[in-house]
Amino acid sequence: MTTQYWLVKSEPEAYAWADLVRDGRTAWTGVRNYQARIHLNAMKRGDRVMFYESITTKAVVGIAEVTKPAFPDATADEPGWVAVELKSVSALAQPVALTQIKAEPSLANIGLLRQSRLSVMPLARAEFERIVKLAG
DNA sequence: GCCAACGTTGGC
DNA sequence: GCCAACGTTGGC
Repeated sequence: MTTQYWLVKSEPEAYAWADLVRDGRTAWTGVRNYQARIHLNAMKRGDRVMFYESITTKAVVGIAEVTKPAFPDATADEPGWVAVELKSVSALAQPVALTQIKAEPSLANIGLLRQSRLSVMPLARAEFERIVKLAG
């Protein structure tokens, strides 16, 4: 199975990239949106995940990896919600700001711009690589 | 702090 | 099943 690419968003006050670096691995819990859940369920071990910090940072700051596919989210009040386990892989050399992403024609279709409220979304391989390149 | 986008809820 | 009201997210 080929590696797939994803982007997850987090408010840094809730859980920042630095927290993932500190923790090494974390259960990505708290997703309560059906479309995001579909994406969580589609994640496989080894998939690459870009970590976007919203609100204050507004930039992609690091790359994580799926270390455990979807399992029940223990923080949910109702059954059916899932989490995955992520581990930090590497920080980007430079954060890639939302403004840079908006300014990049080849990224015009990424979910981050098209569906600004979605917190878990797929990325095309080319989009993933483009953002890595923008990071320098 | 404001507001647009969008998801959810509840009355009908 | 429709739609108005409301809540949340997140950029600005």
